[in-house]
Amino acid sequence: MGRRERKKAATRQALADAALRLFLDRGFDQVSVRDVAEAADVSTTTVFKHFPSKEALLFDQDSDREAALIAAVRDRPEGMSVPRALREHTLRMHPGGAGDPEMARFVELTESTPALREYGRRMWMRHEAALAAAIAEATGAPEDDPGCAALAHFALETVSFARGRADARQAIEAAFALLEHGWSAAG
Amino acid sequence: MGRRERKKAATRQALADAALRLFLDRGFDQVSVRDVAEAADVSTTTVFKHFPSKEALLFDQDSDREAALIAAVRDRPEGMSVPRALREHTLRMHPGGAGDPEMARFVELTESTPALREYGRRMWMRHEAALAAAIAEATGAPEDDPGCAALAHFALETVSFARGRADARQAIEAAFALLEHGWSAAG
DNA sequence: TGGAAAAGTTGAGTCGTTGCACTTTTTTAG
DNA sequence: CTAAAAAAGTGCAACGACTCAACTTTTCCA
Repeated sequence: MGRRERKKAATRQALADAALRLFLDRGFDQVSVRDVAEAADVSTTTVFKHFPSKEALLFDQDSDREAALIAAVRDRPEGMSVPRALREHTLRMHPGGAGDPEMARFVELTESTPALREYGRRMWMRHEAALAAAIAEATGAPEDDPGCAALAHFALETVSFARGRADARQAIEAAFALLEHGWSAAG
Repeated sequence: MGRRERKKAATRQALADAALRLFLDRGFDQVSVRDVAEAADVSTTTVFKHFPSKEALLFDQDSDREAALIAAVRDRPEGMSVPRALREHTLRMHPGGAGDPEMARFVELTESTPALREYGRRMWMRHEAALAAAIAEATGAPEDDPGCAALAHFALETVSFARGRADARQAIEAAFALLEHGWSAAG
């Protein structure tokens, strides 16, 4: 890796670090892109050469989440249904009081700021196509089967549904119960 | 209603009309709020006294859609399940080639502009709580039943799911089949 | 008729974001 | 090895959405 790419990665990291620190400190809306740029000692234009938007400064590493999602479907235990595997994965990912306090503050920040909620949801829903393909592969359905796509969409949407609800765990379980057995079985 | 409120409503209507005309003409991003204000012969700040954002200029009448949604659940034919009633309503609302050409152009505009897609979805999902309450009432469940809320969320989300898909009708039907009978029955 | 309150205007300003121009680095050609 | 061209990084100025504070006009009502 040449010196150029090393420097580029360094400023990118400096921007992401400064942004995270400032956002956690003062709140997303109370920090301007100019503030982040000054904290990293670059101009505001440079920020947008590295990140497509202000929100993107926070959501920098997103590739491993998709891999874990696909793996939850593909490597599920013998005999476990796809919706159940997705339910387990969703509950496992959910910050049920565990995890380091830094991560807890991050989650609290993203959930309390509308712009970040929206952006985070859009990033998350981008995995719909990949998840649908994984489900289709796991069940032998055609690759563009609408039923698999629907399950993928709703399974991902579950975290948005649970957000802001009093009992998030209960909401997730109710949503996946609906997806697994249908309304006619429960209602 | 006094002259004061009448005038207020008049300028509001003039703004919405001018905005619709200009947006359909040139496209959302090619029209500035200033343009809309000048077309309605007011200042730009006055626009934001009437509408909270540029996008809101397009989505002005939204109360009857919620009423129709609730009615579709409450007044469904004897013996028809709630998910099926919602499916019928969704298909009925969908612009499957019918409808006046003005409405078709409106839909085409909102679906081709990212900012409008997002805004429209948020407006639509605001009806979740009301729909969940209607479902709970129709089935005798407790008012804050998570299962009813999940069905409401997913039923509303169906239009976002179908958007951008090759066969929207097929997507809607697959989604509601999943909600009605569950994955275990179909997959 | 005399104001209190609301609507509208104005102008300056903030913030996210983007062209355009400039500098620096890397690559390529002679 | 060096000069020039291609590429990448950087910054200034600007645009558009949106806000705030002060002020003028209009409408309401006592």
